[in-house]
Amino acid sequence: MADSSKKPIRVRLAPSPTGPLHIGTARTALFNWLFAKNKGGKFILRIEDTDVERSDKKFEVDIINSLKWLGLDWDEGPIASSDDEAKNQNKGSYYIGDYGPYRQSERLDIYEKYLQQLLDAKKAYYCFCSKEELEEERQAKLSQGLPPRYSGRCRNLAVEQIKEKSAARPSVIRFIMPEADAVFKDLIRGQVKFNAGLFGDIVIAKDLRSPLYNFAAVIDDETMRISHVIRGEDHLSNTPKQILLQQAFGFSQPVYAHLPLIFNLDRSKLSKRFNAVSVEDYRAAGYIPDAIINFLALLGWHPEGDKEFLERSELVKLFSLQRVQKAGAVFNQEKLDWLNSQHLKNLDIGELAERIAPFAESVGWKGDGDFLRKVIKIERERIKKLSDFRESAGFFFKLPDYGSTLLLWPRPELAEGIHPEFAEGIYPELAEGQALLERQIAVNLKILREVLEKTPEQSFIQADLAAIFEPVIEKNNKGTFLWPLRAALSGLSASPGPFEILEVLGKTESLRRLELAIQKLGG
RNA sequence: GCCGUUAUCGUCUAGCUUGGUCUAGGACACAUGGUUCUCAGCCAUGGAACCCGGGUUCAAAUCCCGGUGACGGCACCA
Repeated sequence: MADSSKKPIRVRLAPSPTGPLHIGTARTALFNWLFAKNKGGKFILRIEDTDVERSDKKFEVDIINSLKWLGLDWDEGPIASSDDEAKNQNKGSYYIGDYGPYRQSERLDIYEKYLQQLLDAKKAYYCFCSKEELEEERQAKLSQGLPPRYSGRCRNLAVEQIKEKSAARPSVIRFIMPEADAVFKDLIRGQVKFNAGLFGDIVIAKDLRSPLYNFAAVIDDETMRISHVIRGEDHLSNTPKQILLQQAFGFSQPVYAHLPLIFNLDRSKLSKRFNAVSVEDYRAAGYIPDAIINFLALLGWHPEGDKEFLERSELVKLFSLQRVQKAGAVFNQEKLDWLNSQHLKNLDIGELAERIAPFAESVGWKGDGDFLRKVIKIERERIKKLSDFRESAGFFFKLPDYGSTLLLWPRPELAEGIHPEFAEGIYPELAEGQALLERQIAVNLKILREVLEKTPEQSFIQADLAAIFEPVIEKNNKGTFLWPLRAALSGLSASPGPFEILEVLGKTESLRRLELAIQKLGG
């Protein structure tokens, strides 16, 4: 076993483009990326598209875009991770890095060479068993309580038999699995040992130009000089197969680190049933990259100390595989929400505005960046996700329809425990009380309107406004002024404070909304 | 079924290597109170866990043995 500790650090993410970038794959990407950045190594993106049936270019595009969006940039890969890098791309080479190509579908010549080598060395052979035969054998083994492995029946076919059979039906290539223990050191789990005899002769390729996962991964990790294989725990039992393959070629062994898996609330494998699973879904739901990165890092890893709100640079500095947890982790969306709200507060207003713009457009905002920034300044404290902006800040762009009872304080339904709409018919005296209240509130709103009319536009600043209104607002009855004012301005029962809204809306729009409220109360 | 991994508050986790400093710490969520016209935020306070059974030891979340549960793999997917 070669000492891989002295090799330059090179890690890889090897997604297969059979779906959009999964949040679990993003977590694996992050841990590889953090490890590389922390150690000054290289992070490589390799597209594992050997399964032509299931692979689709559009998923490769989605994976690449999602990784870019998360800011997990790679040093080598099928295309550059940033425009800057793209400029440095060597002429004549369509990929970035010295060990390409980085799509398995473009490396078929390489696999063929190694496959032939294995065949020539009699370490692999053609197998002609049909799927039906294999399935039958599998079931038989299973019912006897034996591991469902292949019998090795085609292992010793003579050359003539091979020729005869290959004319008749399709074949696959199997690797002769040595009856040996495969032992490896896992950085997270310590020493792990498997008895490879239990696996049987695995299929490593459908034919010379159709390699399968375990084979292609071994060839690529070697030829791309991968020093550390950091991947999900679901690959733990693939590792011995890959190690035995490496040994058959005389390759050196990379260092392994198998990450704990991510689960749903019921501890089943993370699925769409309970959570959004693609990074794109989280982007659309209004999460920002820094929050997702922070959250994912904490899923299975923890720094020394109690600090959990961590920026990217801190993560890079603090990260170590030694502190990765062994057990699987449940995906806790509430914590993600909290971290997202924290990172939202941390963003500078310009970047926040850029990110919120698409969400604001859907509720009627158009074009005016100054106005959007003002709205964001007072809304950023109260939103957890960018998408929350639609609900909580929509009223700035378009006043919602509301009934006149919204303007009343004390709140009728709170005071009597009865919804005002019911009160009218059932309890006439309550309805009478409410009419009285409406008149009072209308008077208060008119007083406020008067003050507002006299206030110059340039005094529409939160602190000034509070001072301007102070004399007219009854000390012991603030609610009968502030609630109707705020409700009139927002059309909502819950919103930021009235002075904050006044500042953003400005004189003209504020007066318009106040006027409307007074009308609603019959004034 | 077989092989492997794993087990601390509801959830994410610290502590376990080198037993005592752990009446088990932090965070999210939850509850209560404060700030307040409302909501959010912020602040304070609170409830809440060492999978089970043995053993070693003066002393075990930490070491040993045996169970059990959960998860992953056992593809001509990756």
